[in-house]
Amino acid sequence: MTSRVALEELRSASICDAALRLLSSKGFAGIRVQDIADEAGVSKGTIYLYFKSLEEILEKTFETVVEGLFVRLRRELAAATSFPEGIEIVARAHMEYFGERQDFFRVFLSMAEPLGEKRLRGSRSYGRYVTQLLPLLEAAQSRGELRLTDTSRTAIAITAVLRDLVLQRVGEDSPRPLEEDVAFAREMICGGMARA
Amino acid sequence: MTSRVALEELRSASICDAALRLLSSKGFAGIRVQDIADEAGVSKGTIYLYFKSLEEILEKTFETVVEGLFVRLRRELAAATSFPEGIEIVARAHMEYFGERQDFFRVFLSMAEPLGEKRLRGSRSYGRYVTQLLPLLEAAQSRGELRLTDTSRTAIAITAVLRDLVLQRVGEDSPRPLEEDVAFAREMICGGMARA
Amino acid sequence: MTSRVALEELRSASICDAALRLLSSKGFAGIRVQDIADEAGVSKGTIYLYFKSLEEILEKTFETVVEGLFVRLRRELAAATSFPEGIEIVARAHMEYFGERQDFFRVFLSMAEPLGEKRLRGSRSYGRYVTQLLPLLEAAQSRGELRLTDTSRTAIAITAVLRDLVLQRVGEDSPRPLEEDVAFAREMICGGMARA
Amino acid sequence: MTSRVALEELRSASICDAALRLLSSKGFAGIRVQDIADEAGVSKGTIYLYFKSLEEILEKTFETVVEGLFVRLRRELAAATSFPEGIEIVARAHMEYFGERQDFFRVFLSMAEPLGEKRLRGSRSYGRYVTQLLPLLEAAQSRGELRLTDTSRTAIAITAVLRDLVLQRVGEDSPRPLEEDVAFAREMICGGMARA
DNA sequence: TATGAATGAGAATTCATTCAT
DNA sequence: GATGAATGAATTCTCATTCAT
Repeated sequence: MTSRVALEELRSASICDAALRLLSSKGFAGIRVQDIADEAGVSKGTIYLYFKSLEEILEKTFETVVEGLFVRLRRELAAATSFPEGIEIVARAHMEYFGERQDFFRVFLSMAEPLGEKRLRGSRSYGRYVTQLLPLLEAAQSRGELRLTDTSRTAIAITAVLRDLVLQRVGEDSPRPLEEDVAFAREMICGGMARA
Repeated sequence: MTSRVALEELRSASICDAALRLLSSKGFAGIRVQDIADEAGVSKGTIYLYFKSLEEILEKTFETVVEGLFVRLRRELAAATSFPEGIEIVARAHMEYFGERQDFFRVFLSMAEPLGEKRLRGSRSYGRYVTQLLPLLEAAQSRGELRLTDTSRTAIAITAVLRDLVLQRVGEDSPRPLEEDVAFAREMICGGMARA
Repeated sequence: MTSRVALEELRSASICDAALRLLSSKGFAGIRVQDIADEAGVSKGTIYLYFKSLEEILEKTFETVVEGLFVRLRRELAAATSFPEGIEIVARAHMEYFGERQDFFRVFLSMAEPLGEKRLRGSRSYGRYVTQLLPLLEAAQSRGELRLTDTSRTAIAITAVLRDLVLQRVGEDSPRPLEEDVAFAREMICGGMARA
Repeated sequence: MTSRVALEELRSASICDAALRLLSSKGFAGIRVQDIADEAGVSKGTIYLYFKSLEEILEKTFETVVEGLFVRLRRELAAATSFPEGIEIVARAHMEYFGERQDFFRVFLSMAEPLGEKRLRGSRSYGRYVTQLLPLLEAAQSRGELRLTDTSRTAIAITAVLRDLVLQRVGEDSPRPLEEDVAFAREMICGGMARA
C-alpha cells in the first residue's frame, strides 16, 4: 500500500522534474505535453494518469519549487537576531536557491501576477511568497528597527529588489562573488541609496 | 510619396493600437491575429501587408508603449536637481504611466527577460528600460549624493521597487493616493528601511 | 453579395453531401471530420469555417434529408381524397425516397429517439416526422373513415409499419415490386391482419 | 472443473449485468471499459479474461437481454388459442419487458440493423427477433385467421407497431394503463385502422 | 487468476499564414 | 492595395488494449 502511494509520488515528481527542465529551455508558453512525456521517459497517456491537464502539471511544478524556497526561508529566518541579519539571510537564500534554478527563476518572475492566466490560472504562490517575509518585518518592527511602517509595501519592495538582483546574476556570464551581492542588497534595503 | 509612407505609418500604428487594447483583455497568450484585425477594422490579410508575423506586431506594440515612458522620463528627468527629486519624478512617472495602462503593465512585467519566448522572442526593451535611469544616477554620483557605487545594480534595484509598487497599486481596488506611494518609494530608495 | 452567400450555401451543402455519403459506409459512430473533409475535397480547417462542430454537420445533414421527405409528403398528401389513398401515397413516398437513400435510412431509424445522444443532441426531426401524418388522419377522421380514435398513437403505428417495411426492402438484394409493398402496407394499415 | 466453468459463467454474466446497467445511463456511444469494470467490481484486466473486446461484451449483453424476451414469448405463446389472443400476449410481453428495461430498449431500437457498426458489428438479434413471431402467424394461417399471406412482412409489421408503441410509452411521463395500449395494439394489428 | 499501470493511436479543434481574386 | 477563404500543422486529451507483477 505504502509502495503504491510512494510509486505514485515518485512518478508524479519525476514528471514535474521533467517539466521543470523544459521550463528552462522552452519557457511557459512553449511547453507541450509530448515534450514532458519524452523528457520524463513515459508515454503521453501516463502523464494523464497522474495529472488532469497540462495546466495542473505546470502548477504543481511551480508550487514544488517555490515551496522549496519557503522551507529554507522559514528554517533560516528563525535564527535571525536583527533586521539586517534577516535581510542577509533572505538575500543569500534567494541568490543561492535561484542561482541553482536559473531557468525556473525566469518563469517565476512572470508569475508576479496571474500572468499567462490561460496557462497557470489560480496559482497563488506569489502572494504567499511575499508573506514569507512578514515575520521578519514584524519582529524588526517590534524591536524598533524599522523606519517605515507599511510592512506590506515594505515586503514587496524587499522581494522586488532581491528578485531583480538575482535576475541580474542569473543573466551574467560570470557573476560577482555571491557575498558581494548579498552585501549590496543588505546595504540598499537597510540604508537606502542616498548618503545621509 | 510621403503620403504613401505616412499612410503606411498610420495603418501600422492603428494595428498596434488595436493590439494594445487586446493585450489588456486577453493577455499575451490569448491574442489572435483575427482579433487584432477585427479590432483594427481591417482584414487579416491586410495585417500581413504591414507586419511579417504576429510576433512582429506584438514586439512593435510593446516597443511603442515602452518608448512612451522613456520619452517622458527623459523629458522630466532633465529638470531634476537632486537625487531624491529625481527618484520622485521617476516614481511618479511610473505610477501614472502604468496606472493608465494597467493591463499592458502586467504584460510588461513578464518581459523582464525573454519570457514567453515563443511569442515575443528577442525583445530588448527591458534592458533599455533600466538604462534610462543611468543619467540620473551618474549625475547624483558626481554630486556625491550616493552611498552605493555600483550604478548598474542600483538602477536595477530602483526599477525593481518601482515596478512592484506599481504592480501592487494596479492590483488594488482603491489604491491609496498616488503621492503617498511616491513618497514611500522615495523614502525607501533613498533612505532604506532600517532606522539609522 | 449574393454570390458570397450562395458560395457559402454551396460549400455547406457539399460538406453535408459528403457527410451523407459517409453516413452510409461508416454509420453515425464511425464518422470522422477528416473523412468528411477528404470526401468533400476540402481541408479540415475549411469544414470549421462552415460548421461549428462535427455534431453540427451531422445534424444539418440529417435535417436536410428528412426535410426532403417532408416536402414531398406535404405536396402529395394534399391530393388525397380518401384514407386508403393517403396511406398509399405515404407508403409510396417512403419506399421511393428511402429506397434511393438506403444508407441514410438506417441512420434515420436510430433517431427514433435521442439515441446516440452524444453525437446528435437535440435533433427533433423524428417528432416532426410523425407530425406529418396528422393532417391525413384528421381529414380521415372528419370523414368518418377511422375505427380508432387515438390519432397520435395511430400515426405512430403507421410510421412504424412503413419504416420497417422500407427497412426490409432496403435490406433485400432484389426487393419485390414497389407497388406490391405499397399494397401490402395499405391493406395492413387500413384493414388489419385478421380476417373479418 | 464444473465449478470452474460455472465461475466463469458467473463472472461473465456479472460483467454483462454491469454493462446493461450502464447502457441505460450512458447509451451505447458513451460506454467505456473502465466504467464496466468499476460497475462490475473487477479490474479492467479481468474484463479481458472473459471477453475479447468491448464489442464482445456489448454483443453478449445485448443477446442476453433479447433472449430473455424470447424465452418469455415462447413460453406464453404456446398457450395462445387465437390470433388476436396471440397478439395480445405478444403486445403485453413487449410492454412489460421493455417497460422494465426502458433504457435498454432505446439501445435495442438502434440495433434494428448493424447500426453503430463500429461498436456492435454483426449482431444478428434483430432478425431472430422477428422470427419469434412466425409460429404464431403460421398457426393463425393454418386456422384461416389471416387476411394477408406474406407472413414474413406481417411479422415485421407487427413488431414495428409494438416497438413504436412501447417507445411511446417509455417516453411518456405517466403512460396510460398498460392494458389500454395492449388493446389498441390488438385492434390496430388485427382489424386495421379503417372502418369496414 | 487478477490487477491496474502503461501505452500510443487517434480524434476534435484552433489559428498563423498564404494567395487567388 | 485589400480581402478573407482555404489550408494543414500542431496540440490536448481519451480510452481500448496489453502485460509485468
